[in-house]
Amino acid sequence: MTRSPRVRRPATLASLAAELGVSRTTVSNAYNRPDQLSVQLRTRVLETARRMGYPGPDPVARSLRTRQARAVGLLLTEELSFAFSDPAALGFLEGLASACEDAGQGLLLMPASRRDAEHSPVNQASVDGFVVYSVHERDPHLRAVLERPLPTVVADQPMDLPGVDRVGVDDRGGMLALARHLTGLGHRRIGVICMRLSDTRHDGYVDGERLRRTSYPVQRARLGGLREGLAEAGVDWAEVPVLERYEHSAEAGASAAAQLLDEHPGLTAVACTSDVLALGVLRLAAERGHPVPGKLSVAGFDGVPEAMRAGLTTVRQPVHDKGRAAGELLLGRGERTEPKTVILPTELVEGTTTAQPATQDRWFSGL
Amino acid sequence: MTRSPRVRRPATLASLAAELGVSRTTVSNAYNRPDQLSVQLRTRVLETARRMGYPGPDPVARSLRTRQARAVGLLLTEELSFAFSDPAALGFLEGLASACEDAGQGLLLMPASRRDAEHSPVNQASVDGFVVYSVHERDPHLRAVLERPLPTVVADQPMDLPGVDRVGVDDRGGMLALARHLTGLGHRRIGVICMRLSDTRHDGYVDGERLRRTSYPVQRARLGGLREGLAEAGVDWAEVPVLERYEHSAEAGASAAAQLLDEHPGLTAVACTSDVLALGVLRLAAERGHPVPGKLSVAGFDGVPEAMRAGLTTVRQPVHDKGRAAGELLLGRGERTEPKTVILPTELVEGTTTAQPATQDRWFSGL
DNA sequence: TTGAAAGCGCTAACAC
DNA sequence: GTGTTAGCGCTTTCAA
Repeated sequence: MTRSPRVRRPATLASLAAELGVSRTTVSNAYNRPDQLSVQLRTRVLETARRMGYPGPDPVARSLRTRQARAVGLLLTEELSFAFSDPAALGFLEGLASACEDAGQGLLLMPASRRDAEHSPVNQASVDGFVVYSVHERDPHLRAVLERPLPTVVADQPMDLPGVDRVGVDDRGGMLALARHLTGLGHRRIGVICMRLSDTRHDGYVDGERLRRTSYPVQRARLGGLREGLAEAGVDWAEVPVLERYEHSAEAGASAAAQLLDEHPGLTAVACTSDVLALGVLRLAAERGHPVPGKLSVAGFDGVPEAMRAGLTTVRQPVHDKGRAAGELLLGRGERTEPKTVILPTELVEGTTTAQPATQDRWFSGL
Repeated sequence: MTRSPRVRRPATLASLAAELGVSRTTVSNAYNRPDQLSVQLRTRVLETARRMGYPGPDPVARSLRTRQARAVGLLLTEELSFAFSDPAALGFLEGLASACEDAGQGLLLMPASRRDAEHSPVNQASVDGFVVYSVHERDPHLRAVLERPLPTVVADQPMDLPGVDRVGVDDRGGMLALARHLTGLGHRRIGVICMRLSDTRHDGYVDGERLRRTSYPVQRARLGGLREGLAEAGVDWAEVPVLERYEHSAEAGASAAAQLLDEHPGLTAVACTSDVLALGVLRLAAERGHPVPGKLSVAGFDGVPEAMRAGLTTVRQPVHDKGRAAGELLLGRGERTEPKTVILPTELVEGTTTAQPATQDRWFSGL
């Protein structure tokens, strides 16, 4: 396998045309409209191209002319590495990638660092549209996306962006089902661990005000569903400790669980707004020799592979389909002008980490 | 948050300049060289831009002019979804993404479907360089990459591409250490499961000829290391059953293990050229009630998270660093003209899945 | 079937 | 500190 040295673009369409003694149109047609020339002329063009080391029309120049980049830009929260460490984000990415693949489009991962939002990479991205995955509503890169005159699809959040398509899941309904599951088992003293509610760090309890004001509506929806389900069983939300963690990791979940159990020793169940957090709770319970579900029931949200393997009771959301739907929404949007919203269903998965509370607790709560 | 309707590019740098009564250069400078204008003029430009809905210089046009796309193209084997199901590929991707992020470059995932290699997406990609991750040496998309006059870094394979940088790991050394570990424990009857050795499906035993001819040199290196280590202990490679699987999955590993154990009941250990395959072996052993490592020792290669969690004895390769190195090699290559090769070390990790063979076997092998 | 002309939107020299 | 000139490499009418 031989190759030319790495010099700057050795030949252009124009130089090829000159060499061949034909017009640039003809060379262009040889690549883009084979039916517009005789077979033999086309062959001659292509062969000369090979001989001169002409790699075909320059994609950037073509994009400028055709106004198509054949790629989709993806904006993710914070560090790119986040996408690869969060299994739910990963599932989304995989689904989106497969939709792009089917449409012959590339997928451009944009570096959305926190600093330097002034020249956002969004403004450098040669793409035909954007997918925005679950960012803060005031994210500066989101701003930049919305200012570019390109179609955009938001996954999860923010919600209610005027004129923008969105794909999400039934967060509220899923958590409602989970709440009913827990109260149905007899739990009344339930602790909650949730993900960040603001883009500034806050690791601590959440009051009604903070929940109302959060700029992460997915968390609000999940907690809202929980609240509604608990209320149905007569559990007063004001009595439910809700602990927030800024970091989204099993470690954060474990630390929150430690705090929750120390400060509320009577809890019989802990519900988390993500599986990653719930896995941390399981880990802490194991460390403390706290039997699950014997002494403590634990539940999560997402249905990520590791949680399923661990038998976690959780609310499964179709992350892969969500990614596909985002891609299809973006790429399949004929001349549609109305924004579209797609909400995918969620499903309660009863695992082995929830059960009736220990007897004394059930007595205590009046069963 | 208001936004303009999704019409085609409403304003251009030229129209803005006309509106302002200044030259295009001035507007361009307002964005790219703030120090070249007075603060007040710049402010006026930017404000007018906002008013007219001008989103800043078009990235494609800028790329054409500056000859920079600020993005790196990534070519992966087959379906994109492969990258997301293979944990080693995922680790690589994460490392590469972080290197791109640090350099302010986007990462373009290219859809490398098998069909339609004629108009490879590689020819449509607006990028400054390519990273090629572990593909077949005759991959048509690789061909297309090499024809474009852009810097390229290959990860793992193919090896020996003239003029192309490469980053890899010490595959041979890692497997050599693993072989010594196994023979040191007393194993003499060892079965091997490896990944595909050709791009056409072959699920079956591997003879010397097939191994020599493989177009996947990473597999050759790993198996070569194994062979060398076994030879040191007097184990004749011709007596070692090597079973190949086309698919790379735990299921494939399990099916290979079943075949191996059925057809070679005397085996005391199975070494795999990847952790994913080895995890399948563990699963099969569990299904059959075959104690590991009591009755069968199992080892892998890669050191992926799930394998580490399972306590698998394996050869850890620094996948994340490999990805970072690929990115840095591509992005940090000043005026370098000599191709560079980076080989990262591997490390034997003794887990809980290897031990001395059962007594009778040790007697048998002469210890 | 082929060619001439026009421009996609921008930036880099260089002059003023 | 600002403007003029000259393309970057390509595709696309439209006419021959």
